Formats: sequence, structure tokens, C-alpha cells
Amino acid sequence: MFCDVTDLNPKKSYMELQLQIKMNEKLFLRNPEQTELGKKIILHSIQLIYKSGFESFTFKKLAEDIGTTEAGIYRYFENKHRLLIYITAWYWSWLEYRVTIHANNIKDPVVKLKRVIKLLATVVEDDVKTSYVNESILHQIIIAEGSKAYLTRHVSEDNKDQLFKPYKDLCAKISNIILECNPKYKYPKSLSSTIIEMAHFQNFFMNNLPSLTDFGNNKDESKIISFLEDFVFSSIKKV
Amino acid sequence: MFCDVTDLNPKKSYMELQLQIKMNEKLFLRNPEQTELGKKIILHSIQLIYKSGFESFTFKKLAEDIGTTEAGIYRYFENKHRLLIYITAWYWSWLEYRVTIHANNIKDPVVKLKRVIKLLATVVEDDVKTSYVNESILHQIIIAEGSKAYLTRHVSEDNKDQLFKPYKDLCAKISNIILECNPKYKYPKSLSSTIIEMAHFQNFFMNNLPSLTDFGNNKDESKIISFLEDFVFSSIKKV
DNA sequence: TTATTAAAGATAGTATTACTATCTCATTAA
DNA sequence: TTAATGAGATAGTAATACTATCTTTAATAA
Repeated sequence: MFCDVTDLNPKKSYMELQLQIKMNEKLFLRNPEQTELGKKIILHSIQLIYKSGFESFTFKKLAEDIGTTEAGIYRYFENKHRLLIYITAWYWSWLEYRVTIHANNIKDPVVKLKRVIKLLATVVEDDVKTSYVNESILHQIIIAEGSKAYLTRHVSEDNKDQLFKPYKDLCAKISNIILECNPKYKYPKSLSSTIIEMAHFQNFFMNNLPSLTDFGNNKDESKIISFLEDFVFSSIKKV
Repeated sequence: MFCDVTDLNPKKSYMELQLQIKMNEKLFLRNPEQTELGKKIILHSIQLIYKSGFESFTFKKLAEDIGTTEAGIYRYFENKHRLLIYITAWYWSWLEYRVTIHANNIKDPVVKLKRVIKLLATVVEDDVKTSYVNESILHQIIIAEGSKAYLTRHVSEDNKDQLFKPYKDLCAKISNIILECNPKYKYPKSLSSTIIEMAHFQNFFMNNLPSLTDFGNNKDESKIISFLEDFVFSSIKKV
């Protein structure tokens, strides 16, 4: 299992639940989870990308923000794109973990799929907290920047290094729920990736290019959920 | 109308059909359609982005490729992102033009919508040719780079400048066809943007991250079309 | 206690990128 | 004939995206 709930700080006398997600070693040069600076890199990079976008994000600005040097960041990540892949991979792993704890015990696959759609489309409020990741703004940056992780010339090589495994695992998981709903449905994986992408794109459109949606500019995610449910369950309905 | 078929070269003794698409003036500093260098910029930038991707594309490389200087390119476009927006805007205008000529005369909205889906998902072979744009590789770069045109911090300002109008026009057009099929369908615009995005994303996934689709790595677009038709017509089917 | 190692701070330097500015020259339009 | 336009040529700058090396500090193991 790549999701593991452990107590990272054995010195604490009380038991604090902390989520640790085991990340693919190829994503980094030095594991950011294991050091103070590493955790700061993740925390501050999410904040900086959230504030000014991935394009204007640089390791120099990040270093200044943290109070360290550029060279220090480069010890952890080859370049800013790798850091973006790391962050997105973390996000997808975390989302699969949430799907596991919030939907695994649900018997009815239709109810389960509805719960998953809600998890995908809803900005998180409170969840199991990790110490060094702000999940709420993370969700926002994945919406705006997430696709850039794989929309590159080197997708295929990155894919061979398993960098997108968390995304593919989540897609496979949702795909299986779809098949539970209707074992004869012909496009479970494509429908799954469509749900995942559209949960984010429709949100981005709603907030930035509202005429591409039917939701106005009202920041109301419930309508996105209704739209997703509508087309998902129309598609997989048995005839 | 933003689509206008005219003969650009009045000196030619025979009538050669050439497509000219009127572009928003804010997209460029100097209109690339009106000069030789301008046309070369468009032609070569598409080729270069196709070859090595938008990230590694620079005005310097473009200038070398064309045989001009960096400063020359900057007279036409503020920066490479504006050039990308120009190219995508051109693509969406061209696609709407194709939808107009290939689907406008179709009476049955269902047949019409199927035709549109096919136009969206199929790599073009032969069409009305423009002198300075290779539409076939253009389609490929829009699949891989198109989203980057709007996935930025300055979407909203760019949107105010109407830079995404061709995309939104196409979306509106498809949305209207959806409403012709079923006037009571609640999410015509979101379904329309979903079709447009997925026609490209499923293609990208099929070729680069095939496990996110049900199409294998077989480059067979007909399966994408079947998937799109399946979920579109399930969604808009009257109950 | 000392030796060893890992993390990280400090500093320097380079190639490339993303521009801006200016000057010249050829063609064309008034 | 003059003015305007397109475009080539050259130069220069600030920022970006790194790489290298050296020192200090803190933890740990012998």
C-alpha cells in the first residue's frame, strides 16, 4: 500500500494522526519528507505557486521565501517541473487515500461513485492534516497547474519512471467502481479520466472563463457535481 | 462573420481558394498575416513547437530557423505565450469554420453533432489549405499545448481582451447544436467544453498515458469518437 | 570522546532566456 | 522626392536555470 498512517514524531506523548504518503524515489534527489528544509520546500512552493502561478515561480524566489539558498533547493529537486510533478503526485495519492477512507466501506457502487465525484470536485475543508501541506490551496493549484505536469515532451519517459502512477492508480480505482455499477460499460477508464479532468477543468472554467460552463461565476461547486453525476450516470446506465 | 474566404494574392491569374481568418488585433503587435516574415513566424513556430514542445521553444531558435533575428520576431509578438494564444485562437477559428462548412447544412441535429464530434477528434487530412499554416501538425500541437494558452495567472485579463473568443464561440456553437437535440438538457455549455477538451485529452492520453483510456496505444481515433458519442448522446437523451 | 557523515549555509560563476534599444537599408506609397 | 514601412544587424541587460565548491553545523556511531 502506498498510503500509510503513522506517527512521524514518536517523541510526542499523545497520539497525533499524521498522514504520510510514500513517494516514488525518482521524483526527487533528496527526500523532502525527511528533513526540515525539505518540508519547507513543499510547503512554500505550494504557497508561491498558488500566489503567482507556476510560470513565474522560480527556485530563487522559493529560496528567498524560505530563507535558504537556490543551491539548497537544487539538492532536493532537479528543476521546478520535477517539483510540480512531485506536488501533483502527492495530491493524487492523497486523493486516493481520501477515496479509500471515505468510500471503501460503501456497499452500493452508485452511492460510492457519487461520493467519489464529490471528493473530486469539492474544495477540501477539513481532513486528516499533514504537517507540511496545505491541502486546500493545493487543490486550487492542481486545478490550474496540474495538467502541466504531464503536458510535456518528456511525458513518456516520465511515465516510464512511474511518475504518474498515483494519477493512474486513482483513475483505475474509479474505473473499477464504474464497472461495479455496470460491468458491461465499455469505456470505464476513459470515463474515469474524463471525470477527474472535468472535475478540475469545469471548476477552472467556472472561475475564469464562465461562458464555457452553465454555472455562472458563482463558485458553487454543487452544480459541477450535478453536471458530473448527470453525465456519468447517463453514460453507465444499463439499457 | 470572422471567417472570410478571399483571394489573398490578386496578382494570380487563376482563382486559388485561400482561407483567411480575421484575428483579434490584441493578439499581436504587428499582423503576421500581412507580411512575409509574419507568415514565416506562424509557419515555423508551429513546426518548432511540434518538434520540441512549447517549453523549449524560444524566439531565438525561431529566428534562427526562419533566418531572421530575435528582434524581428518581437515586432510581431510580445512574447512566446502571446504567440501560443494566437496559434490556438487561429486553430479554434479554423475549426469553427470547418464546422460551419461541414455541418451547417445538416438538418438532423443528432447527425450534425456526430459530424462535429468527428471534426473535433479526427486528425485532418485534406481541407481548404491556407498558405502558411500546416493544419495537420497544428492539430497535434493544440492537443499537447493548447490548454497552456489559458492555464495562466492572467487568464482573466486575457479573456477581457477577448483572446479566447474563438474557443468560446466554438463552444457556444456546439452548445446550440446540443440544445437542438434536446432543448431541455441542463448543461449544454459544460457538455460542449467537455467534448472539446476530451476530444484532445483522450487523444493525448491514448498516445502518451494509454492506461488512462480504453483505447490502448493504437492511435485509432475512431474509438475516441465512439466514446465521445456514447457519453454525449447518453447525456442528452430525452427521458 | 572523537571521528564520520549528512544537512545546509555561503559564495561564485556560467549559459541561456527574455527581452529592449538603436541604427541602417531597401521598397513602396504619396 | 519624401516619408513611411518592413526588416536586417548589432549591442546590451536583467533574470533564469542551473553547477561547483567550500565551510559550518548537527547528529550519530565507534
